[in-house]
Amino acid sequence: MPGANGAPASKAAQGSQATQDSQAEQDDLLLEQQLCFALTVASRSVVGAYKPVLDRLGLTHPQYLVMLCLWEASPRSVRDISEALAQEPATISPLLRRLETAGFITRQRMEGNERTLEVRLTPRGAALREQATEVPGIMMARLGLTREQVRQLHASMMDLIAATRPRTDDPPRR
Amino acid sequence: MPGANGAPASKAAQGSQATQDSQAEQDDLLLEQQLCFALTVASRSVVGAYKPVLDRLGLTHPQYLVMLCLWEASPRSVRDISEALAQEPATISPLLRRLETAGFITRQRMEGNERTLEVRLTPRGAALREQATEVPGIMMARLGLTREQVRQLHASMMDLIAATRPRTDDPPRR
DNA sequence: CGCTAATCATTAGTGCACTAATCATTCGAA
DNA sequence: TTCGAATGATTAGTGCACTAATGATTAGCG
Repeated sequence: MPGANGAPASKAAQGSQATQDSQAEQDDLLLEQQLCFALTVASRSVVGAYKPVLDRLGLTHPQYLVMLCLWEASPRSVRDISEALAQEPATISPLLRRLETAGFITRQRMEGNERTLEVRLTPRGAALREQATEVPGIMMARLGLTREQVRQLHASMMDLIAATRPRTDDPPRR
Repeated sequence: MPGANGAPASKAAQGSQATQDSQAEQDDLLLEQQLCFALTVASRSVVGAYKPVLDRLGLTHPQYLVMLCLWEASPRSVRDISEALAQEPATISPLLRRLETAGFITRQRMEGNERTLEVRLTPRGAALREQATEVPGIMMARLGLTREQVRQLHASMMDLIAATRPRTDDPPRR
């Protein structure tokens, strides 16, 4: 457990009225209470916990997410996948190349529109879904979470994601 | 509104209703309800929201975390920092090299123990803290979160991190 | 003592994730 | 119909994060 050390070293709150708030602001830079820090550590930790499980499928975690994506709909474009995963096409592109090398997908240009790439499950990629059905249950058990707790945390994360979206008074793109 | 839910571990409604659970398991592979997915997106989104703010300080987000670390205690070893940030020394090493190039820290071997590196704030690095004090407030406002919501979410993340730690019946390393 | 084992940091190599630039194709308006 | 703009994917370049291997130094035991 990192950071059981730092002594907060309370500073004298300035003579103003809101002693409580001043104190809180005083500590705003303490590493141990940064939400962004807890969030990144949680993300890395949870993804790390998936690793031994996904290793058995021959997938990394980002690759697993792409496969989830394709198990829901099979011929999909790069842009489609990138939007579903909230990532740049430039991130997805090399990832798909590795999944093709692994034999889980094929990549070919769409006939009638040569700009678009059709990403399609191979039989082997489709079959992998059978093994993958176990994953969520294994992970819930490994993390000691109930389905309800997962639902709650998921909702919190979605709220947080929504909070990071640009304000609605911005240029209405599209 | 964004964090109005982050309720702590609510009780597990252990439903013995097979129909309910079967349906739930049926949907376990839906991308849109994966906690790990929401978590990684939330992490990337929040870190991304910091970018314009940290750009003004000349820091990336991981570099910001290192600086938070050093503002709490100035001569620290690489291992010390890596444990505080829950990251590998191999990740911290090149990061520190960039912070040195930027002029925020110095790196020199400890006298009396040449294995250990002393990472120390430069005056410029120490002075940067003044500008950084604004960051948490700006980010809370930008995300539309109250101090209490931040505290709740932080607690949820810490619980999740704790859940990923190996069982206590494992070999007592160290 | 002296040599082995442990500790600390770095480098090498892989994979993600982003921005910016590039290339090909297709759309659309003059 | 033709040419410029838009679209779709990839490549280049930077930075993070991990594991494994390496090198350097110290600790500690026989």
